[in-house]
Amino acid sequence: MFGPASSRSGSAWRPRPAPAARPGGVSPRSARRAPGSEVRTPGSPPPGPAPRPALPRPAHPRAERIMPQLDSSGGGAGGGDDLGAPDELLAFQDEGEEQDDKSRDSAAGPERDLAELKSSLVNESEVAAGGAGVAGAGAGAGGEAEALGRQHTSQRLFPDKLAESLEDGLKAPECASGMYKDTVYSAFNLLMHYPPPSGAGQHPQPQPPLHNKASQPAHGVPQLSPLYEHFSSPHPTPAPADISQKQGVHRPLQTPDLSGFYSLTSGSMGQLPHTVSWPSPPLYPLSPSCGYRQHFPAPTAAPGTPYPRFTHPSLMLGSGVPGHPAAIPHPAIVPPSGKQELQPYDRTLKTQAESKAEKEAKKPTIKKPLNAFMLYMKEMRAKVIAECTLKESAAINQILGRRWHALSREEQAKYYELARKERQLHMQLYPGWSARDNYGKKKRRSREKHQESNTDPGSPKKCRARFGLNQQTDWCGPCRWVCPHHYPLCFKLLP
DNA sequence: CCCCCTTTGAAGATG
DNA sequence: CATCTTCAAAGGGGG
Repeated sequence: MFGPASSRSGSAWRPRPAPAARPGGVSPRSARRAPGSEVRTPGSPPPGPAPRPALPRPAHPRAERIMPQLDSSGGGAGGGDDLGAPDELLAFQDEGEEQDDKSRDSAAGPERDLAELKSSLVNESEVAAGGAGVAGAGAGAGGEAEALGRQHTSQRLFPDKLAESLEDGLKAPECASGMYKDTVYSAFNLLMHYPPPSGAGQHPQPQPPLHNKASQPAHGVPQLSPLYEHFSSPHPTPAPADISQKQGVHRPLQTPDLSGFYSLTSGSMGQLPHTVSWPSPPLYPLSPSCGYRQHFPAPTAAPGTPYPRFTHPSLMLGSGVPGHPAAIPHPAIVPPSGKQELQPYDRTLKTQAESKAEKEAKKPTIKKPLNAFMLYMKEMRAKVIAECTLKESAAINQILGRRWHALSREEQAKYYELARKERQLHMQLYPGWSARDNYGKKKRRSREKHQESNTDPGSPKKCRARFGLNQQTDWCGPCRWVCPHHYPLCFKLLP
Protein backbone atom coordinates (compact mmCIF):
# COMPACT_ATOMS: atom_id res chain seq x y z
CA MET A 1 0.00 0.00 0.00
CA PHE A 2 1.01 3.51 -0.38
CA GLY A 3 -0.31 6.95 -0.17
CA PRO A 4 0.50 10.38 1.09
CA ALA A 5 1.60 10.54 4.63
CA SER A 6 0.38 13.18 6.89
CA SER A 7 2.58 15.05 9.23
CA ARG A 8 -0.46 16.32 10.96
CA SER A 9 -1.10 13.14 12.79
CA GLY A 10 2.22 11.57 12.16
CA SER A 11 0.29 8.76 10.64
CA ALA A 12 0.94 6.51 7.72
CA TRP A 13 0.04 7.23 4.18
CA ARG A 14 -3.45 6.45 3.31
CA PRO A 15 -3.68 3.91 0.56
CA ARG A 16 -5.09 5.93 -2.24
CA PRO A 17 -7.40 8.83 -2.43
CA ALA A 18 -10.77 7.22 -2.38
CA PRO A 19 -13.06 8.57 -5.06
CA ALA A 20 -16.01 7.12 -3.22
CA ALA A 21 -15.41 9.64 -0.52
CA ARG A 22 -16.60 12.20 -2.97
CA PRO A 23 -20.21 11.52 -3.80
CA GLY A 24 -20.99 12.37 -7.33
CA GLY A 25 -17.38 12.11 -8.25
CA VAL A 26 -16.63 15.63 -7.30
CA SER A 27 -14.13 16.98 -4.91
CA PRO A 28 -15.08 18.37 -1.55
CA ARG A 29 -14.55 21.78 -2.96
CA SER A 30 -16.77 21.00 -5.87
CA ALA A 31 -19.24 19.51 -3.50
CA ARG A 32 -19.46 22.76 -1.72
CA ARG A 33 -20.45 24.32 -4.95
CA ALA A 34 -22.43 21.56 -6.52
CA PRO A 35 -25.68 21.05 -4.71
CA GLY A 36 -26.23 17.45 -5.60
CA SER A 37 -22.87 16.39 -4.47
CA GLU A 38 -23.69 17.37 -0.96
CA VAL A 39 -26.00 14.42 -0.71
CA ARG A 40 -24.29 11.69 1.17
CA THR A 41 -25.41 8.17 1.58
CA PRO A 42 -25.77 7.26 5.22
CA GLY A 43 -23.07 4.69 5.15
CA SER A 44 -20.68 6.52 2.95
CA PRO A 45 -17.47 7.84 4.36
CA PRO A 46 -17.02 11.52 4.89
CA PRO A 47 -15.01 13.40 2.32
CA GLY A 48 -12.20 13.87 4.73
CA PRO A 49 -9.06 11.79 4.91
CA ALA A 50 -9.49 8.20 5.81
CA PRO A 51 -8.34 7.12 9.24
CA ARG A 52 -4.74 6.16 9.26
CA PRO A 53 -2.73 4.10 11.65
CA ALA A 54 -0.67 6.16 13.96
CA LEU A 55 3.05 6.45 13.55
CA PRO A 56 5.61 8.23 15.64
CA ARG A 57 5.41 11.91 15.12
CA PRO A 58 8.49 13.42 13.61
CA ALA A 59 10.48 15.66 15.82
CA HIS A 60 10.30 18.55 13.45
CA PRO A 61 6.82 19.87 12.80
CA ARG A 62 7.48 19.62 9.13
CA ALA A 63 9.70 16.66 9.41
CA GLU A 64 9.77 13.86 6.94
CA ARG A 65 6.80 11.64 6.59
CA ILE A 66 6.54 8.04 5.83
CA MET A 67 6.89 7.31 2.20
CA PRO A 68 4.38 5.43 0.20
CA GLN A 69 5.45 1.88 -0.02
CA LEU A 70 5.11 -0.22 -3.04
CA ASP A 71 5.27 -3.12 -0.71
CA SER A 72 1.86 -4.64 -0.84
CA SER A 73 2.25 -6.17 2.55
CA GLY A 74 1.68 -2.84 4.13
CA GLY A 75 -1.14 -2.40 6.54
CA GLY A 76 -4.65 -2.16 5.31
CA ALA A 77 -4.34 -2.72 1.65
CA GLY A 78 -2.42 -5.78 0.83
CA GLY A 79 -1.80 -6.94 -2.67
CA GLY A 80 -4.42 -6.09 -5.16
CA ASP A 81 -7.28 -5.86 -2.80
CA ASP A 82 -7.52 -2.19 -3.36
CA LEU A 83 -8.32 -2.71 -6.93
CA GLY A 84 -11.40 -4.42 -5.86
CA ALA A 85 -12.46 -1.75 -3.50
CA PRO A 86 -15.66 0.00 -4.45
CA ASP A 87 -14.05 3.36 -4.40
CA GLU A 88 -11.48 2.21 -6.81
CA LEU A 89 -14.07 0.81 -9.10
CA LEU A 90 -15.62 4.21 -9.35
CA ALA A 91 -12.43 5.67 -10.50
CA PHE A 92 -12.04 3.02 -13.12
CA GLN A 93 -15.41 3.32 -14.70
CA ASP A 94 -14.94 3.05 -18.40
CA GLU A 95 -16.72 4.30 -21.40
CA GLY A 96 -19.19 1.51 -21.58
CA GLU A 97 -20.51 2.06 -18.14
CA GLU A 98 -20.63 5.73 -18.71
CA GLN A 99 -22.65 5.27 -21.83
CA ASP A 100 -25.18 3.28 -19.88
CA ASP A 101 -25.41 5.91 -17.25
CA LYS A 102 -25.76 8.60 -19.79
CA SER A 103 -28.56 6.77 -21.47
CA ARG A 104 -30.30 6.40 -18.17
CA ASP A 105 -29.88 10.04 -17.39
CA SER A 106 -31.01 11.19 -20.78
CA ALA A 107 -34.56 10.20 -19.96
CA ALA A 108 -34.80 12.99 -17.46
CA GLY A 109 -35.50 15.68 -19.96
CA PRO A 110 -34.08 17.43 -22.98
CA GLU A 111 -32.55 20.30 -21.11
CA ARG A 112 -30.87 18.11 -18.64
CA ASP A 113 -29.91 15.77 -21.41
CA LEU A 114 -28.05 18.48 -23.19
CA ALA A 115 -26.21 19.55 -20.13
CA GLU A 116 -25.39 16.00 -19.25
CA LEU A 117 -24.22 15.29 -22.72
CA LYS A 118 -21.83 18.16 -22.61
CA SER A 119 -20.57 17.69 -19.16
CA SER A 120 -20.41 13.95 -19.22
CA LEU A 121 -17.77 14.07 -21.89
CA VAL A 122 -15.42 14.99 -19.19
CA ASN A 123 -17.31 14.06 -16.12
CA GLU A 124 -17.58 10.39 -16.70
CA SER A 125 -16.54 9.74 -13.19
CA GLU A 126 -19.32 11.92 -11.94
CA VAL A 127 -21.85 10.16 -14.06
CA ALA A 128 -20.57 6.81 -13.02
CA ALA A 129 -20.65 7.80 -9.41
CA GLY A 130 -24.15 9.09 -9.87
CA GLY A 131 -25.20 5.78 -11.28
CA ALA A 132 -23.59 4.03 -8.39
CA GLY A 133 -25.43 6.35 -6.08
CA VAL A 134 -28.73 5.24 -7.48
CA ALA A 135 -27.89 1.70 -6.65
CA GLY A 136 -26.58 2.65 -3.28
CA ALA A 137 -28.19 3.62 -0.04
CA GLY A 138 -28.65 7.16 -1.19
CA ALA A 139 -31.05 6.23 -3.95
CA GLY A 140 -34.27 8.07 -4.40
CA ALA A 141 -34.56 11.71 -3.68
CA GLY A 142 -30.95 11.94 -2.79
CA GLY A 143 -29.87 10.41 -6.04
CA GLU A 144 -32.14 12.68 -7.97
CA ALA A 145 -30.87 15.68 -6.17
CA GLU A 146 -27.42 14.54 -6.96
CA ALA A 147 -28.23 14.19 -10.62
CA LEU A 148 -29.85 17.55 -10.71
CA GLY A 149 -27.01 18.99 -8.85
CA ARG A 150 -24.69 17.62 -11.44
CA GLN A 151 -26.79 19.14 -14.11
CA HIS A 152 -26.67 22.47 -12.48
CA THR A 153 -23.01 22.12 -11.88
CA SER A 154 -22.38 21.17 -15.43
CA GLN A 155 -24.29 24.09 -16.74
CA ARG A 156 -22.54 26.39 -14.43
CA LEU A 157 -19.10 25.05 -14.82
CA PHE A 158 -19.22 24.36 -18.51
CA PRO A 159 -20.87 27.10 -20.39
CA ASP A 160 -21.48 26.39 -24.02
CA LYS A 161 -18.15 27.54 -25.19
CA LEU A 162 -16.27 25.40 -22.79
CA ALA A 163 -18.56 22.49 -23.40
CA GLU A 164 -17.94 22.71 -27.10
CA SER A 165 -14.31 22.95 -26.45
CA LEU A 166 -14.51 19.85 -24.35
CA GLU A 167 -16.48 18.05 -26.96
CA ASP A 168 -13.93 18.86 -29.57
CA GLY A 169 -11.10 17.98 -27.36
CA LEU A 170 -12.56 14.77 -26.12
CA LYS A 171 -13.30 13.45 -29.52
CA ALA A 172 -9.99 11.78 -29.24
CA PRO A 173 -10.70 8.46 -27.56
CA GLU A 174 -7.63 8.80 -25.48
CA CYS A 175 -8.97 11.92 -23.94
CA ALA A 176 -12.20 10.36 -22.86
CA SER A 177 -10.99 6.98 -21.91
CA GLY A 178 -9.43 7.96 -18.68
CA MET A 179 -7.15 5.04 -19.09
CA TYR A 180 -4.07 6.79 -20.14
CA LYS A 181 -1.45 4.26 -19.43
CA ASP A 182 1.77 5.21 -21.07
CA THR A 183 2.75 7.55 -18.37
CA VAL A 184 6.46 7.69 -18.49
CA TYR A 185 7.91 8.61 -15.24
CA SER A 186 10.25 11.42 -15.85
CA ALA A 187 11.67 12.51 -12.63
CA PHE A 188 13.72 15.21 -14.19
CA ASN A 189 10.76 16.64 -15.91
CA LEU A 190 8.75 16.74 -12.78
CA LEU A 191 9.68 18.88 -9.94
CA MET A 192 13.03 20.39 -9.54
CA HIS A 193 11.51 23.41 -8.09
CA TYR A 194 14.52 23.97 -6.02
CA PRO A 195 17.39 24.03 -8.38
CA PRO A 196 21.05 24.16 -7.66
CA PRO A 197 21.73 27.72 -6.82
CA SER A 198 24.37 28.14 -9.40
CA GLY A 199 21.62 28.32 -11.90
CA ALA A 200 23.97 25.65 -12.68
CA GLY A 201 22.80 24.25 -15.91
CA GLN A 202 25.47 22.03 -17.20
CA HIS A 203 25.23 23.91 -20.39
CA PRO A 204 25.83 27.55 -20.72
CA GLN A 205 23.31 28.06 -23.44
CA PRO A 206 21.54 31.32 -23.04
CA GLN A 207 18.12 31.14 -21.66
CA PRO A 208 15.28 33.32 -22.64
CA PRO A 209 14.53 36.10 -20.30
CA LEU A 210 11.63 35.82 -18.04
CA HIS A 211 8.65 36.13 -20.26
CA ASN A 212 4.94 35.98 -20.16
CA LYS A 213 2.75 33.24 -21.42
CA ALA A 214 2.40 34.82 -24.78
CA SER A 215 5.88 33.70 -25.52
CA GLN A 216 5.22 30.22 -24.41
CA PRO A 217 5.10 27.55 -27.00
CA ALA A 218 1.67 26.53 -28.05
CA HIS A 219 0.02 23.85 -26.01
CA GLY A 220 2.51 23.97 -23.28
CA VAL A 221 5.32 22.04 -24.73
CA PRO A 222 7.36 21.01 -21.77
CA GLN A 223 9.87 23.57 -20.79
CA LEU A 224 12.93 21.61 -20.00
CA SER A 225 15.72 23.10 -18.10
CA PRO A 226 19.31 22.70 -19.02
CA LEU A 227 19.61 20.21 -16.26
CA TYR A 228 16.88 18.19 -17.76
CA GLU A 229 18.64 18.30 -21.05
CA HIS A 230 21.77 17.23 -19.42
CA PHE A 231 20.31 14.31 -17.60
CA SER A 232 17.98 13.15 -20.26
CA SER A 233 20.14 13.33 -23.30
CA PRO A 234 23.66 12.25 -23.98
CA HIS A 235 23.95 15.12 -26.38
CA PRO A 236 22.04 17.83 -24.79
CA THR A 237 20.90 20.71 -26.80
CA PRO A 238 19.94 24.13 -25.73
CA ALA A 239 16.46 24.26 -24.39
CA PRO A 240 14.23 26.91 -23.03
CA ALA A 241 13.99 27.13 -19.34
CA ASP A 242 11.29 25.53 -17.40
CA ILE A 243 9.20 28.47 -16.62
CA SER A 244 6.02 28.78 -14.82
CA GLN A 245 4.16 30.70 -17.39
CA LYS A 246 1.92 32.45 -15.02
CA GLN A 247 4.25 33.52 -12.36
CA GLY A 248 7.50 33.50 -14.12
CA VAL A 249 8.76 30.91 -11.77
CA HIS A 250 11.75 29.16 -13.03
CA ARG A 251 11.87 25.58 -11.99
CA PRO A 252 14.97 23.98 -13.31
CA LEU A 253 15.15 20.30 -13.04
CA GLN A 254 17.06 18.19 -10.69
CA THR A 255 17.72 14.65 -9.98
CA PRO A 256 15.02 13.00 -8.00
CA ASP A 257 17.62 11.73 -5.68
CA LEU A 258 17.54 13.97 -2.74
CA SER A 259 21.24 13.82 -2.46
CA GLY A 260 21.31 15.32 -5.87
CA PHE A 261 19.23 18.15 -4.61
CA TYR A 262 21.58 19.18 -1.98
CA SER A 263 24.93 17.62 -2.45
CA LEU A 264 26.34 20.08 -4.81
CA THR A 265 29.90 19.79 -3.82
CA SER A 266 32.47 22.21 -4.91
CA GLY A 267 33.68 19.66 -7.32
CA SER A 268 30.36 19.20 -8.93
CA MET A 269 29.84 22.87 -8.99
CA GLY A 270 33.07 23.28 -10.73
CA GLN A 271 31.75 21.26 -13.58
CA LEU A 272 28.93 23.60 -14.03
CA PRO A 273 29.51 26.57 -16.20
CA HIS A 274 28.35 29.46 -14.19
CA THR A 275 26.32 31.97 -15.95
CA VAL A 276 26.43 34.02 -12.86
CA SER A 277 29.19 34.15 -10.43
CA TRP A 278 27.42 32.12 -7.89
CA PRO A 279 29.23 31.77 -4.64
CA SER A 280 31.21 28.70 -4.03
CA PRO A 281 29.94 25.93 -1.86
CA PRO A 282 28.28 25.21 0.36
CA LEU A 283 25.41 26.24 -1.79
CA TYR A 284 22.50 24.72 -0.01
CA PRO A 285 23.38 24.18 3.57
CA LEU A 286 21.33 21.36 4.87
CA SER A 287 21.13 22.38 8.42
CA PRO A 288 18.06 24.39 9.21
CA SER A 289 20.19 26.49 11.44
CA CYS A 290 22.89 27.07 8.93
CA GLY A 291 21.69 30.55 8.17
CA TYR A 292 22.32 30.21 4.51
CA ARG A 293 21.51 33.78 3.89
CA GLN A 294 24.78 34.69 5.42
CA HIS A 295 26.57 32.33 3.15
CA PHE A 296 25.24 33.62 -0.08
CA PRO A 297 25.77 37.20 -0.95
CA ALA A 298 24.12 38.39 -4.07
CA PRO A 299 26.00 37.15 -7.07
CA THR A 300 27.32 39.55 -9.56
CA ALA A 301 26.58 39.12 -13.17
CA ALA A 302 26.40 41.18 -16.25
CA PRO A 303 23.00 42.30 -17.39
CA GLY A 304 21.42 39.81 -19.68
CA THR A 305 23.13 36.97 -18.00
CA PRO A 306 21.52 33.71 -18.91
CA TYR A 307 19.71 31.81 -16.29
CA PRO A 308 18.59 34.86 -14.52
CA ARG A 309 15.63 33.51 -12.72
CA PHE A 310 16.92 31.46 -9.94
CA THR A 311 18.33 32.84 -6.86
CA HIS A 312 18.78 31.88 -3.36
CA PRO A 313 16.08 33.28 -1.13
CA SER A 314 18.52 35.66 0.39
CA LEU A 315 19.42 36.98 -2.99
CA MET A 316 15.85 37.61 -3.76
CA LEU A 317 15.32 39.36 -0.53
CA GLY A 318 18.30 41.53 -0.92
CA SER A 319 17.96 42.46 -4.52
CA GLY A 320 16.37 45.76 -4.39
CA VAL A 321 18.84 47.69 -6.40
CA PRO A 322 17.35 48.81 -9.67
CA GLY A 323 19.19 47.41 -12.57
CA HIS A 324 21.08 45.02 -10.48
CA PRO A 325 21.06 41.62 -12.04
CA ALA A 326 21.00 39.86 -8.76
CA ALA A 327 17.24 39.80 -8.72
CA ILE A 328 16.98 36.16 -9.56
CA PRO A 329 13.96 34.77 -7.87
CA HIS A 330 13.96 31.36 -6.38
CA PRO A 331 11.32 29.17 -7.98
CA ALA A 332 9.40 28.88 -4.81
CA ILE A 333 9.59 32.55 -4.15
CA VAL A 334 7.38 34.86 -6.04
CA PRO A 335 6.08 38.30 -5.51
CA PRO A 336 2.88 38.27 -3.52
CA SER A 337 0.90 39.25 -6.54
CA GLY A 338 2.00 36.11 -8.23
CA LYS A 339 3.21 38.22 -11.06
CA GLN A 340 6.63 38.72 -12.32
CA GLU A 341 8.48 41.54 -10.79
CA LEU A 342 9.07 44.61 -12.78
CA GLN A 343 12.12 44.67 -14.91
CA PRO A 344 14.85 46.98 -13.80
CA TYR A 345 14.09 49.53 -16.46
CA ASP A 346 10.51 49.67 -15.35
CA ARG A 347 11.52 50.00 -11.80
CA THR A 348 13.65 53.00 -12.46
CA LEU A 349 10.58 54.77 -13.66
CA LYS A 350 9.00 54.55 -10.29
CA THR A 351 9.54 57.13 -7.69
CA GLN A 352 11.52 56.29 -4.65
CA ALA A 353 8.44 56.53 -2.49
CA GLU A 354 6.57 54.19 -4.73
CA SER A 355 9.44 51.80 -4.80
CA LYS A 356 9.72 51.85 -1.09
CA ALA A 357 6.05 51.25 -0.56
CA GLU A 358 6.09 48.59 -3.18
CA LYS A 359 9.05 46.92 -1.63
CA GLU A 360 7.35 46.81 1.70
CA ALA A 361 4.16 45.53 0.22
CA LYS A 362 5.80 42.98 -1.98
CA LYS A 363 7.58 40.73 0.34
CA PRO A 364 8.39 37.60 -1.56
CA THR A 365 6.11 34.68 -1.13
CA ILE A 366 7.39 31.20 -0.64
CA LYS A 367 5.01 28.90 -2.36
CA LYS A 368 3.86 25.58 -1.08
CA PRO A 369 5.69 22.56 -2.32
CA LEU A 370 3.82 20.64 -4.93
CA ASN A 371 2.01 17.52 -3.95
CA ALA A 372 2.03 14.33 -5.94
CA PHE A 373 -0.91 15.21 -8.07
CA MET A 374 0.41 18.64 -8.81
CA LEU A 375 3.63 17.13 -9.94
CA TYR A 376 1.73 14.72 -12.08
CA MET A 377 -0.27 17.51 -13.60
CA LYS A 378 2.79 19.49 -14.28
CA GLU A 379 4.28 16.68 -16.24
CA MET A 380 1.22 15.48 -18.05
CA ARG A 381 -0.53 18.70 -18.83
CA ALA A 382 1.31 19.28 -22.05
CA LYS A 383 0.53 15.78 -23.18
CA VAL A 384 -3.15 16.17 -22.54
CA ILE A 385 -3.20 19.51 -24.25
CA ALA A 386 -1.54 18.07 -27.28
CA GLU A 387 -3.74 15.01 -27.42
CA CYS A 388 -7.02 16.62 -26.68
CA THR A 389 -6.49 20.02 -28.25
CA LEU A 390 -7.73 21.53 -25.08
CA LYS A 391 -6.42 24.68 -23.63
CA GLU A 392 -8.59 25.42 -20.70
CA SER A 393 -7.01 24.24 -17.55
CA ALA A 394 -10.25 23.44 -15.82
CA ALA A 395 -11.09 20.85 -18.43
CA ILE A 396 -7.56 19.58 -18.61
CA ASN A 397 -7.44 19.15 -14.90
CA GLN A 398 -10.55 17.07 -14.98
CA ILE A 399 -8.95 14.75 -17.44
CA LEU A 400 -5.80 14.67 -15.42
CA GLY A 401 -7.75 13.87 -12.35
CA ARG A 402 -9.27 10.86 -14.01
CA ARG A 403 -5.97 9.75 -15.38
CA TRP A 404 -4.47 10.11 -11.98
CA HIS A 405 -6.95 7.63 -10.63
CA ALA A 406 -6.28 5.39 -13.57
CA LEU A 407 -2.61 5.26 -12.79
CA SER A 408 -1.24 2.12 -11.30
CA ARG A 409 -0.06 2.13 -7.74
CA GLU A 410 3.51 2.03 -8.82
CA GLU A 411 3.04 4.97 -11.10
CA GLN A 412 1.36 6.99 -8.44
CA ALA A 413 3.97 5.98 -5.93
CA LYS A 414 6.60 7.61 -8.04
CA TYR A 415 4.85 10.91 -7.77
CA TYR A 416 4.26 10.51 -4.09
CA GLU A 417 7.93 9.88 -3.71
CA LEU A 418 8.79 12.96 -5.69
CA ALA A 419 6.36 14.98 -3.68
CA ARG A 420 7.92 13.71 -0.51
CA LYS A 421 11.31 14.80 -1.69
CA GLU A 422 9.84 18.06 -2.79
CA ARG A 423 8.55 18.68 0.69
CA GLN A 424 11.77 17.58 2.22
CA LEU A 425 13.76 19.90 0.06
CA HIS A 426 11.37 22.71 0.66
CA MET A 427 11.58 22.15 4.35
CA GLN A 428 15.33 22.30 4.28
CA LEU A 429 15.39 25.36 2.12
CA TYR A 430 12.90 27.22 4.24
CA PRO A 431 13.13 25.83 7.73
CA GLY A 432 10.83 28.35 9.26
CA TRP A 433 8.30 28.40 6.52
CA SER A 434 4.76 27.35 7.14
CA ALA A 435 1.84 27.00 4.81
CA ARG A 436 0.15 29.36 7.17
CA ASP A 437 2.35 32.08 5.77
CA ASN A 438 0.37 32.04 2.57
CA TYR A 439 -3.01 31.72 4.14
CA GLY A 440 -5.40 34.37 3.12
CA LYS A 441 -3.29 35.66 0.31
CA LYS A 442 -5.59 34.28 -2.29
CA LYS A 443 -8.97 34.22 -0.72
CA ARG A 444 -8.78 37.18 1.53
CA ARG A 445 -10.69 39.36 -0.81
CA SER A 446 -13.37 36.79 -1.33
CA ARG A 447 -13.72 36.12 2.33
CA GLU A 448 -13.85 39.78 3.12
CA LYS A 449 -16.44 40.18 0.45
CA HIS A 450 -18.51 37.41 1.91
CA GLN A 451 -18.19 38.75 5.38
CA GLU A 452 -19.43 42.07 4.20
CA SER A 453 -22.53 40.46 2.82
CA ASN A 454 -25.17 40.08 5.47
CA THR A 455 -27.34 38.08 3.16
CA ASP A 456 -24.84 35.32 2.81
CA PRO A 457 -26.73 32.23 3.94
CA GLY A 458 -23.52 30.58 5.07
CA SER A 459 -22.41 27.04 4.63
CA PRO A 460 -24.67 24.26 3.43
CA LYS A 461 -24.52 22.85 6.91
CA LYS A 462 -25.80 26.05 8.42
CA CYS A 463 -28.31 26.37 5.66
CA ARG A 464 -29.65 22.92 6.40
CA ALA A 465 -29.77 23.63 10.08
CA ARG A 466 -31.58 26.85 9.47
CA PHE A 467 -34.30 25.14 7.52
CA GLY A 468 -34.46 22.07 9.69
CA LEU A 469 -33.19 19.82 6.96
CA ASN A 470 -31.52 16.51 7.46
CA GLN A 471 -27.79 17.02 7.35
CA GLN A 472 -27.25 13.61 5.89
CA THR A 473 -29.85 13.36 3.20
CA ASP A 474 -30.99 16.87 2.39
CA TRP A 475 -29.11 19.48 0.62
CA CYS A 476 -29.70 23.11 1.04
CA GLY A 477 -26.71 25.11 0.15
CA PRO A 478 -26.39 28.81 0.25
CA CYS A 479 -28.94 30.30 -2.02
CA ARG A 480 -26.37 31.62 -4.37
CA TRP A 481 -25.77 28.03 -5.34
CA VAL A 482 -29.38 27.52 -6.29
CA CYS A 483 -30.24 24.16 -4.89
CA PRO A 484 -32.76 22.59 -7.23
CA HIS A 485 -34.72 21.07 -4.40
CA HIS A 486 -34.64 23.64 -1.70
CA TYR A 487 -33.89 26.93 -3.26
CA PRO A 488 -37.53 28.00 -3.28
CA LEU A 489 -37.49 27.49 0.42
CA CYS A 490 -34.27 29.38 0.76
CA PHE A 491 -35.47 32.23 -1.32
CA LYS A 492 -38.68 32.30 0.59
CA LEU A 493 -37.10 32.47 3.98
CA LEU A 494 -34.03 34.45 3.36
CA PRO A 495 -34.09 38.18 2.88
C1' DC B 1 -6.51 43.42 -13.61
C1' DC B 2 -8.32 40.08 -10.83
C1' DC B 3 -10.84 36.15 -9.91
C1' DC B 4 -13.04 31.74 -11.27
C1' DC B 5 -12.84 27.19 -12.76
C1' DT B 6 -11.07 22.30 -11.98
C1' DT B 7 -8.29 18.56 -10.12
C1' DT B 8 -5.74 16.01 -5.69
C1' DG B 9 -3.00 16.27 -1.75
C1' DA B 10 -0.87 18.60 2.23
C1' DA B 11 -1.48 21.12 6.06
C1' DG B 12 -3.36 24.85 8.88
C1' DA B 13 -7.75 26.27 11.15
C1' DT B 14 -11.72 25.32 13.54
C1' DG B 15 -15.30 23.12 16.42
C1' DC C 1 -9.84 14.26 17.08
C1' DA C 2 -12.69 15.01 13.09
C1' DT C 3 -13.91 18.13 9.89
C1' DC C 4 -13.39 22.20 7.20
C1' DT C 5 -10.67 25.43 4.60
C1' DT C 6 -6.84 27.08 1.99
C1' DC C 7 -3.31 26.74 -1.33
C1' DA C 8 -0.25 24.72 -4.42
C1' DA C 9 -0.28 24.73 -11.02
C1' DA C 10 -2.35 26.04 -15.22
C1' DG C 11 -4.43 29.18 -18.57
C1' DG C 12 -8.74 30.40 -20.86
C1' DG C 13 -12.71 33.02 -19.73
C1' DG C 14 -15.43 36.61 -17.77
C1' DG C 15 -16.60 40.76 -15.07
